[in-house]
Amino acid sequence: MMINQADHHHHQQQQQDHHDQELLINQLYPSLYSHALPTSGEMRPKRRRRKRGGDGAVGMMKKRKLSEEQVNMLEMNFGSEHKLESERKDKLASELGLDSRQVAVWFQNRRARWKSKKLEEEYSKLKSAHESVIVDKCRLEAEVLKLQDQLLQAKKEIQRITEKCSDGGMSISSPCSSFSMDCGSHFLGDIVDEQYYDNMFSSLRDYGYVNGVDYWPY
Amino acid sequence: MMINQADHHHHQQQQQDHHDQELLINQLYPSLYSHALPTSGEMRPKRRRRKRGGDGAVGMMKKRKLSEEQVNMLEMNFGSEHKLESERKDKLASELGLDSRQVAVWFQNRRARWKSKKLEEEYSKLKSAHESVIVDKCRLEAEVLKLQDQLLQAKKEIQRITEKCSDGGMSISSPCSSFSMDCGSHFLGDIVDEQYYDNMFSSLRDYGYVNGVDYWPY
DNA sequence: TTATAATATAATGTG
DNA sequence: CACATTATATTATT
Repeated sequence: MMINQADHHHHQQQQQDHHDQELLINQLYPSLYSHALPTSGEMRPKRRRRKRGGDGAVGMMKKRKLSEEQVNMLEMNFGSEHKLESERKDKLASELGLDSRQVAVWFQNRRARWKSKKLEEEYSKLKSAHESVIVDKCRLEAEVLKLQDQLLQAKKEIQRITEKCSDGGMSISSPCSSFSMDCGSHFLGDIVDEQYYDNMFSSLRDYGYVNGVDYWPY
Repeated sequence: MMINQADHHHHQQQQQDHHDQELLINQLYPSLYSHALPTSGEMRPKRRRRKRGGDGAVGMMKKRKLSEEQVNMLEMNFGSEHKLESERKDKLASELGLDSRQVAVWFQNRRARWKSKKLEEEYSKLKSAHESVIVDKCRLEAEVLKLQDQLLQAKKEIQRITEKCSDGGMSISSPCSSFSMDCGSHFLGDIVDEQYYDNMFSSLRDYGYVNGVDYWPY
């Protein structure tokens, strides 16, 4: 039964061994994992697996697990407040028949769990948002290209018309004051700078952005 | 020492009680948390409280923590392969003086840790990518507005010029075939559909996208 | 010094 | 084994 480092010849039995250890410990220190099942939900009709020996024989399974009612109560309290003032802690502990240390630990673990669950949620939200924005970006890029082309055509048109009716009356009236006539280079000189222009059409890059390095986050 | 539901009068001592329990358990099952402290870092100079009994007396520190060397070895193995074939497991266990179950458990926990660490990393990558794309989107929206305005001005210009030199020569040559003259409504009819046009300028919405619900992920 | 929040990690339990 | 849960230990904070 001893699990020593010289003693590795029982791989199929290790779980068993631990179970036995626990049973023994519980016999010697029956209050170690007390819980005492004050509530009803313990003698479940749904008998959990009783891999041999079972609960009745040695007396008292270890009961690491909290009862459903205990958990419900804890969840209620966690729902209303994630922090646990020691007053509330003691109250809960005696109501549930738990060690107040267990209550504290439960809350600590619950906060940790909450944090990682939240992270997962945020991740999937963010992912949807990201994908959606990427779609928008692609559309906008297409839109920009299209508008640029239309503008180019318009300018050519203007040039053509202007040349065609080449009278001296090139006097353009007021609303066109800020309209530039250089069709060749960037039309977007005033809002957009050079560097931006280089990076603007890059949606395709972003698609594989998250699938980069990983595999050994150490 | 009894921690029962009838017994809540020792909140200040519970930690101590647990400590004692561990010491006793180690006496009874000295190999349970063996480890044999092969490395240096175990005898912390910072002795924790030893209100009686203390650690030295019984022999064997409680220390269920794995030694640094054991962890290093495990990490090495984890690095080369996250899964653990039982052959490797046994080999590792005997090399490290650990129960082979402990090795298995370590790998299971390590995989879980790895998974959540990876999630965190992916999240922050995705977040940066998202923010960056949002910036792009804003720029593109501005760009689209600007181009639309320029195009509008160009069309007005064309109209003006056309009216000004109102000869019969409205013959527009080839390159302008697809150029539509309707300045009022959407310029973007062919690539973009109505619904898209409604949703296109929505960058500001996306900023608060991830900070929505949370607070009770139940 | 004490208590506790946050975190890491070990161990257990279940499917 | 994955995954969730319970527990222990350490560190930082107050």
